[in-house]
Amino acid sequence: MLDAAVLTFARRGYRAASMDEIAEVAGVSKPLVYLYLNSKEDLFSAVIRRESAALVAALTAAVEPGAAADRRLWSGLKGFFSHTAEHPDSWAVLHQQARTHGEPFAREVAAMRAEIAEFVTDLIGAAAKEAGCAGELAEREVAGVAHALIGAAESLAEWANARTDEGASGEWEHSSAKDTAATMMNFAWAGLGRLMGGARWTPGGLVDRVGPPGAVG
Amino acid sequence: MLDAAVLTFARRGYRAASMDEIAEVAGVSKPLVYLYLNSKEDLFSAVIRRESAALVAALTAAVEPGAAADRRLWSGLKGFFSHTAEHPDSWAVLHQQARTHGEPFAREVAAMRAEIAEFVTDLIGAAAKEAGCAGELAEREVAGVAHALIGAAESLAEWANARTDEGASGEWEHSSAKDTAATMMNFAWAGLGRLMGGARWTPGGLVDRVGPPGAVG
Amino acid sequence: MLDAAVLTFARRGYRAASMDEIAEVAGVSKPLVYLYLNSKEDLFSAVIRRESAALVAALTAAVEPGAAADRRLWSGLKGFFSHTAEHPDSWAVLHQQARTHGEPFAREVAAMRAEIAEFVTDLIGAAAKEAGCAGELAEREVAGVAHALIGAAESLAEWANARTDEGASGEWEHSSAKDTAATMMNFAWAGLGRLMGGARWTPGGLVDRVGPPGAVG
Amino acid sequence: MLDAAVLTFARRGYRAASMDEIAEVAGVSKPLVYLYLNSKEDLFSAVIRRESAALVAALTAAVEPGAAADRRLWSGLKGFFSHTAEHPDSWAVLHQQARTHGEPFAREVAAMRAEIAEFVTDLIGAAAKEAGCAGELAEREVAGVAHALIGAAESLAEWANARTDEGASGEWEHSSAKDTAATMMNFAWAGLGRLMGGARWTPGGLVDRVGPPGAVG
DNA sequence: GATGAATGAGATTTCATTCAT
DNA sequence: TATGAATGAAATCTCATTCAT
Repeated sequence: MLDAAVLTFARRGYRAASMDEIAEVAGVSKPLVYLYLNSKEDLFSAVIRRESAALVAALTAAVEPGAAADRRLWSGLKGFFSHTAEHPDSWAVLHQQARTHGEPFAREVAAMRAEIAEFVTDLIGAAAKEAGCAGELAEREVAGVAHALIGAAESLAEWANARTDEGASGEWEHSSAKDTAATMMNFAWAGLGRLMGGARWTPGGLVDRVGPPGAVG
Repeated sequence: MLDAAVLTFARRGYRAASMDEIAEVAGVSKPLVYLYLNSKEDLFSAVIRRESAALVAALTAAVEPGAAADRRLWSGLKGFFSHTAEHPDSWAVLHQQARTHGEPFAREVAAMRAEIAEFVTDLIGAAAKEAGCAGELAEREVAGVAHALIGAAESLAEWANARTDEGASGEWEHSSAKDTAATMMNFAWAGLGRLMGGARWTPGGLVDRVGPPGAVG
Repeated sequence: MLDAAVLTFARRGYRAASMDEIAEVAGVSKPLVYLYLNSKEDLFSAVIRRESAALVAALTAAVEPGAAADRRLWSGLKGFFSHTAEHPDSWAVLHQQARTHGEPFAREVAAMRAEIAEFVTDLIGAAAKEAGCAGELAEREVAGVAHALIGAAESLAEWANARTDEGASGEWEHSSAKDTAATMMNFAWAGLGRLMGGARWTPGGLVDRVGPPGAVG
Repeated sequence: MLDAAVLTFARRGYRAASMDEIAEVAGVSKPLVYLYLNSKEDLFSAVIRRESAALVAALTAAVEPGAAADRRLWSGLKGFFSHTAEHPDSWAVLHQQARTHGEPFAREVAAMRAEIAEFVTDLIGAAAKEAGCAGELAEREVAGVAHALIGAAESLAEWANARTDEGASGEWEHSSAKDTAATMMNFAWAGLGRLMGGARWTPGGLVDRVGPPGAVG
């Protein structure tokens, strides 16, 4: 029943998806939907919660627990892109619908994002420690970078899905998730490394405010 | 009148925003809205086009023409974050509403995004030349990176706006735009430099001059 | 200005014809229409009155004053069919629109019909006298026959116009009006003659209740 | 529910009849009307079809199958006038509204009219054979006469209804239908007889066996 | 437990009509 | 005189939601 809701919300959007259609897609009668899930809002919330949890679970399950920070990020990204590629409707609901139809729903997605942000933040902290991190990273700066990273990943996920829609599906998806994750790593890891090394970009060029010398000009 | 529409669409969402409310906010009668803008769809399109153009104009105006690539990106980002911070409703409409309510609207935003993507792509090309770019960047890789960068910026803009809503406004905004742009530079510039230098991340660590791009194990 | 109204009412119908369109067709501004004719209802009334008068005038002008009754009917019918063929929009307004959009308008057409009915009634009276009419024709019977005759003519006019729309126009119209009038005469005149002769149809066959013998079996 | 629609369409006209009023008259809520009949157009179509069928059925049922042509016409007319007198709203919808509000509806009435016209045409053919018909009736002439006859009957039906509205109702209606049918027979039958006998009216008077029909001077 | 049948509230859109100039 | 600009009122249609069974 929630599956039907995910599908319909993704295809039609929150407002345009009618309870009639959801019930029909689910193969049950409308009053039954109201019996189990009290209202359209509740139904949408339930959908968001379930899909959020599934995405977070996929991400969490994908990371290799004891590995180095870069490998943990790499495997997490692979998990994320695989999941969004394999469940495009779910991703569409979370990424597009849930954030555009009122505060209550947006908050639920924000919570999911916060969870992922925490995962990324921890990762950065671990990486800093591994790197014998010289510079102390301001909490606000780390949060900003985490959000940037997440946003980049989301954007890439959407872009990859759009490309997949046009082309074939199936086996390709898997390799696509890997490629996308690689692009993310190439884009993000060097910047993270620099940051942890204490280097900062300024209008005058990259400078090393703290830590061992050796900054790139 | 378009201002009222921007405000209402941002606060309520496309579907939930009623023409009644828009007219009321605009301080005119509903038939007048229909006289000038033929339908709700047309009104939304007009809003999207105006706000898109404004955002692109702000970005374009902000970038320093003859400067080095990093400064160009830096100034462009400042322009972008300033505009999104000063016009949060406009940004909400473009980023959240316009992309989730039907192909026609999504296409208009996609066009704007493509324009920005081209700006970023050009920038990457220029930076590569400046850096005496060793590696040849595959077109698809550049496109991916551009999308990642844009997504990161969008995400940061949203994040910054959300923080601003809670805190004070005014002067802080300006510095906030600068801070956000700095975060973006720190996050993105080093990664771009690496990439242009031909370095690639692989599961085994960073390597220089690996084979054809996209062939990660 | 009334011409524009006739055209628009005929093409669109009373309700679907908007004052905007009428004003545009007339080549004047809407307030001007309201200045001369106070409201849509008044405008429609004015149209009906003018077209009614024109039709009655055409009919009246067509009859040969001193001729025998059958020639008077014949010439009147020719006038009627010519007018309706030459002014199809006018006829459409009178025959179709005016009778279907509320009592007030229907009354105006009823008045025109009454005028024509009187013309026919007089004619029947004259014919009766000419024929040395034996039977006294009940007033109600004459009225009924007059309405039947008018209805038949109206139906033929519509039918003829519909055929003309499909085929060519111009010269043909005139001969068509003659043909149609001839059909009417062939259909109606014999019946009228019988009636005036006092013959009546009964379930048992035609009987001569009054007057000279010689009824057709 | 269709009854309510018939009543309202007849009283107000197609455009002026609001779905609100129809629902109220039917004693149900508006959405229910839309549930059973999808739109105002569909509702009107359904009404036209039902009332058309009822009228044709009444006419068909009334005619005595094996009787002579004049009796068949007589009984058919009685059936027609009885039905229109007993269901004045139905008749108003068919005769006035359905023909003036757009092609789709007009076509449905035209189909009904065609059915009746065929009945009349057959009748004329039968009468011609019975009368040992001398003259060959041109197809176009027969069609014209059939339309004239139908128009006369329609006009009489309307006239009779208008008179009934003013006067009393009940028993009188029945005798009225008979009277009206008698008027029609008196008006039409003699003319038909003449026509079948080959007689034609010309501006010079009635002549027998003139040349090809339609060639009046 | 499950549903067919029904509705209140509200959406977009149109149009006859009027001022201020 | 003539009109550009504006609106009150009402139309069709949709949908989340609920009883009676």
